[in-house]
Amino acid sequence: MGDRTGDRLMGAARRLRRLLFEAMAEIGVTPAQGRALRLVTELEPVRLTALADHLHIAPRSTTEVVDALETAGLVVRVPDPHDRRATCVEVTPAGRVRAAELDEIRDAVTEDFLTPLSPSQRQALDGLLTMLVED
Amino acid sequence: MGDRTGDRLMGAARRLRRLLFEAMAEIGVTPAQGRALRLVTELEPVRLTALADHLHIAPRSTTEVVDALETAGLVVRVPDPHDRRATCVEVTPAGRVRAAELDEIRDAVTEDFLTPLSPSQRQALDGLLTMLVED
DNA sequence: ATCATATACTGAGGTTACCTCATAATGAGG
DNA sequence: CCTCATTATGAGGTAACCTCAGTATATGAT
Repeated sequence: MGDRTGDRLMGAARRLRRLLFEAMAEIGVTPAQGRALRLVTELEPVRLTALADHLHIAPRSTTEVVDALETAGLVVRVPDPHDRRATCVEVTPAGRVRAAELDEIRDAVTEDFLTPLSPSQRQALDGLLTMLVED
Repeated sequence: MGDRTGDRLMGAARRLRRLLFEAMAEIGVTPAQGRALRLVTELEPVRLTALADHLHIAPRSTTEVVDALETAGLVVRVPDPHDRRATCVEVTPAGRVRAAELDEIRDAVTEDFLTPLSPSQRQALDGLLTMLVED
């Protein structure tokens, strides 16, 4: 029976992912881009490799996400003053607006997704998940 | 702070997914194929559309997963005797062996993934996730 | 100063796991 | 019998990853 916990976890994540995807699609941002944008707003100026670390993805993949965000005018690449190999990523004003919108969307969708749980249950879930993620 | 629960959920699922992917790759099965194979062993003989419903994916996508499993010799398609439009999927002996191996792998990986949690915490997590998935 | 080695990013190309839309074959109801 | 729904699939596309190879730059050892 406990062997299904993994399935439930992935199933729940999948459903949330879909809800987020649909909600975010309306403002033209994918979930991966949304995560990256939020991290950039928190960490800017941030190097691509640092962003990759925080996103837990390969540096090469980060390049692509940043490409998309830059094309959308939400972030810009600027040369790192301390290391000419590196590029730093910064948020544009438009990016900041989008990030705020995304925060609202994420909150609303998450709230909706978590409605089956009472506040104390949500807190319990959050605690348990934090133990599993441990960042 | 509660707005991060969603991220943690997706992050945890992502990590588990990766662990499963790596462990399953050693016997040449992907997670999606593994889920499908297990369902087929539970439900056989099962129609593609029924499988799609249980997997929560589009029928067309199920065709692809079954293609892969059939190519690998783990399942076979047989015509539905009651409806000549439909095809039923059944497990082969080799598929049954694989399914058992996958169960072991999934158990081991999930066990490893859940080590940060005590038995009662795991049970709590499972209960909370079940409320969110609600099948 | 030089040279090997490591690091930062990106181009090229691949994979998984989905999706929609169109189509051929078949079933079911009026 | 004729229409409408349903089954599976071909064709083609997307998001989000990956590795490997290459170029530019930094860094540490000699």
